[in-house]
Amino acid sequence: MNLKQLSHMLSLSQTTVSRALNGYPEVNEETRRRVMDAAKRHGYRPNPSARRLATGKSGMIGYVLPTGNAVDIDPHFVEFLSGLGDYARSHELDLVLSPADADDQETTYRRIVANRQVDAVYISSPRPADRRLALVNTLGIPFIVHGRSEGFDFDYPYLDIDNEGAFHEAARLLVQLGHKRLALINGDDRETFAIHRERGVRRALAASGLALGERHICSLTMTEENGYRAARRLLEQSEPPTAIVCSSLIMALGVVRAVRDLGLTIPGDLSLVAHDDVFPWLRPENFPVPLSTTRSSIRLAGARVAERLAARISGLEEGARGEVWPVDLVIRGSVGGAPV
Amino acid sequence: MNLKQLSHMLSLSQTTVSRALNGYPEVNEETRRRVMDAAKRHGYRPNPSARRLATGKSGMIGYVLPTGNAVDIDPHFVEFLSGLGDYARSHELDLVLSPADADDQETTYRRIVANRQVDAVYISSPRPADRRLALVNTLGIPFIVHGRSEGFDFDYPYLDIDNEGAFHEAARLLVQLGHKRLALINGDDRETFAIHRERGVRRALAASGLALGERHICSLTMTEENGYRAARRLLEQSEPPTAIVCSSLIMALGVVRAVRDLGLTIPGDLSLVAHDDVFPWLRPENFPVPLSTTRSSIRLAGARVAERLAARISGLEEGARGEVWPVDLVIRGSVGGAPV
DNA sequence: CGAGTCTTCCAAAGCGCTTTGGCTTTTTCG
DNA sequence: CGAAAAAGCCAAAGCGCTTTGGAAGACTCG
Repeated sequence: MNLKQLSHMLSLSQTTVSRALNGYPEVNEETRRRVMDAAKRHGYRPNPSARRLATGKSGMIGYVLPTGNAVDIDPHFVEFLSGLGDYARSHELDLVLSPADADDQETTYRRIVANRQVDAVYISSPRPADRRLALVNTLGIPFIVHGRSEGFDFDYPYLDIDNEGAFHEAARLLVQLGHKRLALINGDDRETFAIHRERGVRRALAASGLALGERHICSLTMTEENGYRAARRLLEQSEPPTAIVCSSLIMALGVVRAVRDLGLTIPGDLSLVAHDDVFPWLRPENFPVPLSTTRSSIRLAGARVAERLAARISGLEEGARGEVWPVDLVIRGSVGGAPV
Repeated sequence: MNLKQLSHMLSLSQTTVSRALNGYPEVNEETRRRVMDAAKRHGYRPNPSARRLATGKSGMIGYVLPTGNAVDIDPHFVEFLSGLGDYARSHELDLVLSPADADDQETTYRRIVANRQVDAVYISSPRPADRRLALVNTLGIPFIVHGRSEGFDFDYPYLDIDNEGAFHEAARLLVQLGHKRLALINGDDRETFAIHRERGVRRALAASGLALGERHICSLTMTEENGYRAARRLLEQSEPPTAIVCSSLIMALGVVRAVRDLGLTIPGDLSLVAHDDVFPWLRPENFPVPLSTTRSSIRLAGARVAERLAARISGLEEGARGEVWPVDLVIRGSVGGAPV
């Protein structure tokens, strides 16, 4: 059933039927109803390929997926996707993942924009002065950044959580509990979120005249193994930290293992706070000692990004509005006073 | 730069240029070279929307993503995606994720097929007599199942690992080590993989005159928490198992925690084997006691599925060939003789 | 050498939608 | 009441590609 047939059986022109269906004003309400009715009754659905060719709109949002042999997709991606999908579903938006060589994403961005494959894109895990931002900004496709970049002379729309604030709060709590030697096990510090987190910790320490020593900061991709290694390195120093702030629950698993291996206890010898993106399959309250966390649902972020993307596509949202979500600090058993 | 312009500057018809570019035989090699050259020089790329409207081919593969408030996307998905993307990238294939109400995926399948949005789809986590299979089979779109279903009177193309064989081997090993009371912590037993795994364990036990008691089998979604709960339930019985085979590394985390909480040791009191899909961020050799596993890279499976999907699209692969990958049994410290 | 066969190319007809420009009718209002 | 404005509809021109049905010219071969 295509437009031609439908308009034929209604004895109307394709123009009118098309307009009726798409809510244009220059059609009699009575007629519109008739059209709508017939369309529904016959299960007419406009062919997206045709519509797309005619309008240039695809009804899809895009994501350039960095791939490569040594490239791992962040496990957070799944949760973000859950949220995104949740919203997208209710709006019949599809998501196009365009795999790209991690070292040359530009080609892919250019391709999907030139081909008008998607109406908007989102960018995740941005770095300072991230080239992808500059690129999509000049390419002129609607986009939203999940996270933030830095060092641009233009504004851009983003959704981020208050990483600095969260880690500031976490560190401040620990300082208040008497900890003098704090350490930070961070994610890849080429990414902005990690920079912000470090900044938060430093600021909290500075407020009490403390500092984050060079030896008290690690920045690694977020695996259990790296959490373990970092913790070992930190805790086997001559002046080990008495508290650690950690960028991910997965790394925290490794930290806990290291603490055990060294015969230490939490929170007796070490206080631990980690950031929790809220995975359904790994919950901080189920750690051997319930883990204090800075918590922010990455899933909700996904839904919100989808929502804003849709708004930008339809022109409801304009400009470069940045949105920063506060982060909860959830205190559980893994923090305590500094050992004497 | 479109076909019209290109053919104009070459003083050729659109027909000829199109044919030259698409490798049709009825064009002079000399001409073809000229065309190819000009196309490359001017960076001509056929507009996919137009091509799509004309041919009905989209150059994309599809996946219907079950979503919903209470629906979690399997964390394995990311790794599978890595592999899929890896292959897809080198072939300029994009992946379309169509979010669907988890309880009504049929509508979405029908939509993407009717709209010819994708050239092929893959289906994951199939159940016995999975309706999605019957559906795509009748809809006539090329597809591949990652995993297997059961109970159909038609064959279908799939890629699966030898779950039964893997768990058979694991259980057999434990039996050989003298274990009489085995337990299985399985994934959702509505899915075929879980059924196969259970079958494997039962077969190994039966071979030695043993059985898998009703009380020695749990089947739950694969979270750390569920692993913990299952392990507690199993180990606090009057006749607790001396060995556990577990369907996922994430659940195994919970098992290990439960064992600790109960003051037991691995492998002294309990031997443990888990299935490892090979996550970069959680490795069995890094468990407190290195974990024995049945191992199969889900990432490689993703790449292979993409490869076969591409082959089916281009007509290189036909028929309903099933492909079953063997699974490695990797023995590490977490297994030992049965306690006396 | 002329009929038949290849080779090589082309004009034009789709694919199914949106949108422009215009043409009737009807309504409005001084 | 008549001119101007508004409402409602339509034919046809795209969007940019593929593909059908020829046609012209070059080759083959009895």
